[in-house]
Amino acid sequence: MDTILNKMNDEQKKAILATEGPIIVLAGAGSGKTRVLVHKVLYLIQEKEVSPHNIVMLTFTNKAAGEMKERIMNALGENAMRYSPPTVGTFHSLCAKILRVDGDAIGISNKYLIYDSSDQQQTVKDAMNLLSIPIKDAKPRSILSAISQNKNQLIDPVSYASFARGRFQEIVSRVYPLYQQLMKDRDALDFDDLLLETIRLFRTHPEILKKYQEQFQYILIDEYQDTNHAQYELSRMLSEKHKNICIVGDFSQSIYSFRGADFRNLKKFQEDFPKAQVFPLSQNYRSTQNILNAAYSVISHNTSHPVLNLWTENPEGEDLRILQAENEHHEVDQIIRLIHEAMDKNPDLTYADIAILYRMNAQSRTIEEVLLHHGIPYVLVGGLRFYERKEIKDVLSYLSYLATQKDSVALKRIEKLGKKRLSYFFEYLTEFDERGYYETKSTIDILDDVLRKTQYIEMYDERDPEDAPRLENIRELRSVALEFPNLTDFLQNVSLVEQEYRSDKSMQKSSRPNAITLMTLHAAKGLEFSMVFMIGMEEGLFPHSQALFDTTELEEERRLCYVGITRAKTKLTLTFAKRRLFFGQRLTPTVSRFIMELPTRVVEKNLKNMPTSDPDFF
DNA sequence: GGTCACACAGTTTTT
DNA sequence: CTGTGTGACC
Repeated sequence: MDTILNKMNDEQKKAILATEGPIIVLAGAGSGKTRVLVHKVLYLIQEKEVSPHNIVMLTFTNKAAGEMKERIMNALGENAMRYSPPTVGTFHSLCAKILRVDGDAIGISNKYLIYDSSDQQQTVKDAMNLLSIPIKDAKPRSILSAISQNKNQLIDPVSYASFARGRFQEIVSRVYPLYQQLMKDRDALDFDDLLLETIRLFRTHPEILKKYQEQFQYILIDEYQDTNHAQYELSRMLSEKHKNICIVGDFSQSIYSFRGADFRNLKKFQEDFPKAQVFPLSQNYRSTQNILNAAYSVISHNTSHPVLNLWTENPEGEDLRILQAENEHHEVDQIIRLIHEAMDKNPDLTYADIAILYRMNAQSRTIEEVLLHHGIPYVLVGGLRFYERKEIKDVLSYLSYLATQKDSVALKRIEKLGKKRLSYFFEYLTEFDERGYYETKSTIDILDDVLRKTQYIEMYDERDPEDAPRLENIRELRSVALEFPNLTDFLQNVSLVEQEYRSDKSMQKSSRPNAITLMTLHAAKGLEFSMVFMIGMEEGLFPHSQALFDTTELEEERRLCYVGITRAKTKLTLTFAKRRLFFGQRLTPTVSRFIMELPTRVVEKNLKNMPTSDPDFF
């Protein structure tokens, strides 16, 4: 342990050695946050002799959880066998497990299904139908997002109705209770419910809360700035007894408020625990000083939250580059030119060291076109997720309906797959019930039965280039099914941990293919690349048009910009176009304010090189 | 029950 | 420009 601690800087050591009571770690970008968290757990286990059973670490994504767990187990090395692993997961996965075990106390069947957003939307539509509210009066998506916001704020349908004002809110107040009723009828919980129902369970059954409080003597929470109110409440409840709670976060990297995250939870924590110890991690190991200066210069324009001033022992590095393009194609052309220039100068630089970041997925199309045209390899991160694919949803619908026979969203889907298939499916359903397959057959056998009986596979042709990947996905689903012999186990896990299957696979293969990474700024959080391009730095695109007149949203965009800048290790280029095709329209945007917020020297130096044909541009 | 044409809207996204 | 969703028609 000593040797591990020796590799840490003073800030990190202090943060690791403090184990008792409430602790706040303000971890700047690239400050070794994951290392600190991992070693804190190791320190608790090895030095403080805390049983891993009594430790819980909560992360923002399953991917992060998997990474943490792996690093902890690896570090324990041969001793790992002596310990049962600590609980590491997301708030949602922890709550899902708690409800599976103890949910029946508040009337939640232990076979409950987890609805994803398309299932949720269908349920909202069903509710609107039953209430005879036409879809043109209110978009189901908007209603769903209002419901979700309420749930995040722990506002139930009854209290919402008491203050709902105006046409839209009035509609929501009618749909919300029915939506909840339909969910209950269908034995389904949405992602928000997982948190909400756990809170309800804890509030109504103190003895169950006590059980978990006693188990989780040490609580560590990552990405605290991205917690919503329900998660804040859960962490408060769980830590109430032992008060050994360590939260890690960075105000400047809060970029998920649009789905309920509230960085003020970080402040609230300080108010709840005025005696909390605070450990800032301000030494950065990733970027050049120039990049950090740029990041600081931009984020300093935010006034609603504190900002860490990062420093590094890394060299000052080269200046940032700002590139003006004629249009969106020219933008990518110039990027390619810069990439090849840099690669000529530095033979060690490969495509895998390079990322192109953008604000919206719609922007990826042009980049792909140009890269394809030049024959440059790339990987696109994001897009349709495994679980959202048609063939996967179809097959899972069959299984969901078999499991509870209450999932009418699934049934609707099954009906759409054809009458013949439907009757074959019902034949199997009868057999399934009569012979008690739920108890006797494993997931994979049931899955194969269904595929065979319904002739689902016959919908696709292996030789058709569009169908082949679908068949491949179904095979992939089969391999997941092998891991979870219990059907309910499988269904609950497949929706919760789906992310891991995709990204792990694509990331593991050769740890990273020799290709440029294309992704949104959001998706880039937590990653790093030697050479980073932030494209489309234009008012209305980034910051996004909907954020231009709202200070709160503008500050969030600025944090997103901060996240983007701090992904770069040595080379950072920001680009914008004078003209851009946007939803079929030619726009003449103005340069993003974030460019103007870079250090004066960077702006002046770059602007000097710009053509002056267009003096009004800035 | 399936296909085609037209209207329409259009961030970010994990759980 | 594109993907989605609806309504008409076979």
